Amino acid sequence: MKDVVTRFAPSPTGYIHIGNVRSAIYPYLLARQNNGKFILRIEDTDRERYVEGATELIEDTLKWLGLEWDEGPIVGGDSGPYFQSERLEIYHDYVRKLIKSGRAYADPTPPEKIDEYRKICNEQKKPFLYRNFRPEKLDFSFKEGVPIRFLSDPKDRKWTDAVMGEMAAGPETQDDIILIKKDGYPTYNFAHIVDDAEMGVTHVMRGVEYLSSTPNYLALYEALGLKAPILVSLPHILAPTGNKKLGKRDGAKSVTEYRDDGVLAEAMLNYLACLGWNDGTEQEIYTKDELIQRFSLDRVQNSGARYDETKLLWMNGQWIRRIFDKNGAEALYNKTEGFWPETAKSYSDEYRLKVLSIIYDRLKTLGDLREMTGYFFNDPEIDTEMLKGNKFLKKLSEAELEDLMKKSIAKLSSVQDWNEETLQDALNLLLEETEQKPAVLFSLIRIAISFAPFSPALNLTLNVLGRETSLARLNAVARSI
RNA sequence: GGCCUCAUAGUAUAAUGGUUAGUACAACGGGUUUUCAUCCCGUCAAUGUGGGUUCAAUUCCCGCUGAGGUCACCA
Repeated sequence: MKDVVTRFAPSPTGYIHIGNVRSAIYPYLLARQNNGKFILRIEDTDRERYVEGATELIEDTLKWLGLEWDEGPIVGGDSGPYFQSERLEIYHDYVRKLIKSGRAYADPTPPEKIDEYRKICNEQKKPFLYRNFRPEKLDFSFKEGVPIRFLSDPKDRKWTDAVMGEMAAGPETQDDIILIKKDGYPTYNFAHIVDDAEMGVTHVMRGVEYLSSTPNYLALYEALGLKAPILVSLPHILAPTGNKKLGKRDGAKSVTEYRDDGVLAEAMLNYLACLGWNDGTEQEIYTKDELIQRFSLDRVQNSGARYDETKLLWMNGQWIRRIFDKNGAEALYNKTEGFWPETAKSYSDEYRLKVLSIIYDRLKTLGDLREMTGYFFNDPEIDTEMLKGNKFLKKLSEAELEDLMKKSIAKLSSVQDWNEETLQDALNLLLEETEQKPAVLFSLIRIAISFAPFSPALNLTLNVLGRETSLARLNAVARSI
């Protein structure tokens, strides 16, 4: 495919959440796959819903996911401006053309009157079409303060949707929609058509909710003498419960909130891209480059897909391990800043890297570091209940417990060259000498040095903690039981 | 209410006329010298419903049911 131009065109009314970020991902993938252009356009024509700072939030989200845009805010481009509020002249020019050709008219009918018409139709259980109520004498002029309506040309329309397939709609689906609002700003219905044409957009991807308005858009393209772009309807992402699309009202978290919780951009992109799309193979983990290579519109699912955070978290764990194993411990470590417990601050990068290296395969998110690594950075509070109540240790008498502690301390103290192997050897020897089961002996030492519900393999934990700290903790515990 | 869309296990999906309906997440069970995880093995689990077409239907057609969307001077 040549000269693919796609766009993501959000309105700055808040953050980007899981439910709507896919309409940025797919256009991005398609553009990259075809060496095309990906445009970011801000649709800020509703001045009442405008939220300060929302544009930055959107940019932030896109950057984090690695969806760099070729034209748009910050980077600029040849077909700017990229804020609709700065393109008013363009819309007015287009609407003047329509007025000139008798396809748009100024409509002074007050909203209250329109509501009345609508009410009548509703009572008669008939669909409301404004064109059945439009003024007898049409005013073909462009004035400030008066909404401009499209003079519709209702008829049977057919089109192809790249995801939904062959579509058809009758005249009842088309109406005299508002093009320019009273305040001089265009409606979405009009503005996006003008902009997509002006910016050379070849694929318009958006949620399925726009499917019903497509006949109106087709009529507009026709009246404007424009060739309609390829239309792509993206099915909704459903909330975890119920059957509604995922939205902020369902508590849909912002994409960046996941970043702050320690979800990797790689995992987020991977999960979202594969929610409602697959390449027909059984592959689950895709890099961004693989997604760019494999993505295809005809394999986008045409029914809604439920958002499943559990699977996202699973995928994040996969990515954490993949980055560590393939790119190295440092590659993963570089992503962990800000996720360590407060107490980790005074420790060196080397030490934290060692901790990460033995605990990374237990992480679902980087945020887990905070909960899971505390005992590496400061001495845990001694909790004799936890020790004595342990399911393996509660069978032992106090005397046996004390004896085991003593022997453990003695054995570990005798380790000359403190490392993973020597520690494992010592532990194995201790096992033989005490004739204890690993479940008992290891639980004792493990709990005594960590007082945590779980920790990495014992020899690894002891090794990272170091000789001094390990023995000090064991001695402290021995004294208090 | 009109119009439109959708329908495979709990979830995400594979299989577009012929398979014991595959895979992954979840759940459950087991294994890897403690724990929690990783990893490995296994178990459970699906074509909404009724008609057609066909030798054969998850797949094609129609009805039904269910779910969703839309009918704004919001996008």
